[in-house]
Amino acid sequence: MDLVSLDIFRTVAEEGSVTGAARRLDRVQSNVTTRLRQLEADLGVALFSRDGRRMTLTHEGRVLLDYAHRLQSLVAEARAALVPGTERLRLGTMESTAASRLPGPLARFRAARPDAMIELVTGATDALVEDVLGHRLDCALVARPPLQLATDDPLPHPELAERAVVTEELLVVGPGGADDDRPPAALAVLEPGCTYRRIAESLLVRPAAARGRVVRVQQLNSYHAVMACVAAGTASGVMPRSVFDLLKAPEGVRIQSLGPVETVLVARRDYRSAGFETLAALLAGVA
Amino acid sequence: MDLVSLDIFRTVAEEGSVTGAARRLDRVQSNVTTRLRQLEADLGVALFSRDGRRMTLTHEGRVLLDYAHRLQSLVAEARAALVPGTERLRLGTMESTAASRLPGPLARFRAARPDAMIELVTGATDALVEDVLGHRLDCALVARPPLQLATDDPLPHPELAERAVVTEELLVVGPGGADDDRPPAALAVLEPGCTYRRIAESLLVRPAAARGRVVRVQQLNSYHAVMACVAAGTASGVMPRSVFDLLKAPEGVRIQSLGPVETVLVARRDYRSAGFETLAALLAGVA
DNA sequence: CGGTACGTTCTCAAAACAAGATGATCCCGT
DNA sequence: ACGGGATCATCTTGTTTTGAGAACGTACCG
Repeated sequence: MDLVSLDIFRTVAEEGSVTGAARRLDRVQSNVTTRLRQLEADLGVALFSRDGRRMTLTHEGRVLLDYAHRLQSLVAEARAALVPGTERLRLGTMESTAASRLPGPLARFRAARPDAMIELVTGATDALVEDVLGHRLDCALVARPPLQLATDDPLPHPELAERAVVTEELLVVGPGGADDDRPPAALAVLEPGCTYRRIAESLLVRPAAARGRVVRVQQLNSYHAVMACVAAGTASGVMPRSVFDLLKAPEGVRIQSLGPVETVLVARRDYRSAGFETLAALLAGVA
Repeated sequence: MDLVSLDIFRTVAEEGSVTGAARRLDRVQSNVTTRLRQLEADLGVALFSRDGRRMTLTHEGRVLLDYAHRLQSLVAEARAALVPGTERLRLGTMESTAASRLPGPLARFRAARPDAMIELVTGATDALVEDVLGHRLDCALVARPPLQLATDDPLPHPELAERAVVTEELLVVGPGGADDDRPPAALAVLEPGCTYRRIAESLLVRPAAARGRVVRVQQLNSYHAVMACVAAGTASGVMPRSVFDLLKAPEGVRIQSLGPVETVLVARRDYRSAGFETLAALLAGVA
């Protein structure tokens, strides 16, 4: 059982395919097959069940996969402890947090740990949580809806640990002009899987639909685009106040609060690293 | 950084010598040297400082040594989780505990975990603690003297976790006949490093010496031999009551209590394993 | 029923590795 | 001061391990 074999095994498990793993590993496919079989022979255990052409993990395979991840991260930690500049922290974040809250702490992190590399990825809550669970991210800043709002959110999750970072106030930003209190005719939001979008849909779109009124949902790629829509009067936008404060809002927009939404830093329960602790400490200090 | 290299590194670190490590690993010396240099080149860090012929760990070496141990035990844990019969628990114990308290729990352990192998080693407290710290034992049952007795005991130790198992009453067993209360003329004890011996010396020998009276200390190899000495009237023996109850004491011996001594199960703080938890639970149930 | 995608097996060349021989250095006792 | 003994580093050589490539078998799909 060497570390290379475990890495190959891990990749096959994630890809669910020898061929796919070979592509990702830049190895020839026959090699991946062989190393896998060697590993199984060494352990005396079948790691995959080959039903037809599908490769699915056996129970033992799932057990080993967990250890493979733990071993790999322990190796990475050892390297990081010995060789400065080796440490990297894969941080996922929502678009909104990246824009409003993150620049300060990131700059302070860079000052505190110039040797550690942060790899930043933005995405929706769902995708980020998925990536953390799949070991593709070390941690992520995501929104956690208020508990009483029973959405189908990925949080809390038994494998993840959460640390509160900041509480955002979620806003609906409506075009100026007609100042009624009725729900907007259209809602400009980001991608699906975004917690803010889910909250807005649950609080505005679904109740309206229940009363027979359809609220159109328009999907955009950035908060700038959302705000542009608002300016154009096309739709109301959904965003936290911290982002709203950042953008040049057109004259006379009306804002309505959807209540507080907590932003939390999530990571796998067993994940530890010096960089992560540093970042967590810096983020805890965000007002 | 592969696991084999780490094992070689670990052995060199423990032996303090490439040649010694080569002997222990059944490899030629040149091979050990080469793998070590490769590892250093791979990490870009000197792991040993070669002053003359002595190999001493650098700071980085000490850091890596810690990770090497953790990686190795994680690998062992993975193997144990996958292949039944792979798990082994290296347990050290004092002679006295092995005789009186251990047989029951060991039998129950064997019933609960027939696949796990316990490797039993007996020795004095000092040696056992040393072995646990040096990763040569996973855990050990040792005596922990009462706190107010400021002996130079190895416990408590910052790197070790302790779990209370049972409290023994330490006895001085004197030959029958002359029934005075004076300290005995000679004391039959086990090897140095034995906590019981240290306590007896601190409570009996040193105070007597302070009053100008010499108590001879005779070292023996087993409690049977100690009891034989007592029977012969040569010396008083030191042993916990549980051992005394086990041995056929000659008629008319006088016993005197030296007070309670706790027996604790010690292991390195970071040590975890299924077998260890099982054993610890079984030992906690010892009356 | 043939095409396609996939995993396995085999062969061969290249890379990694262990062993042995040799050399350099240091320590120690004479 | 000098030589023996022990140590670690380096070099060379034979062996083992590994990875690429091609052939083969097999399930799935239209």
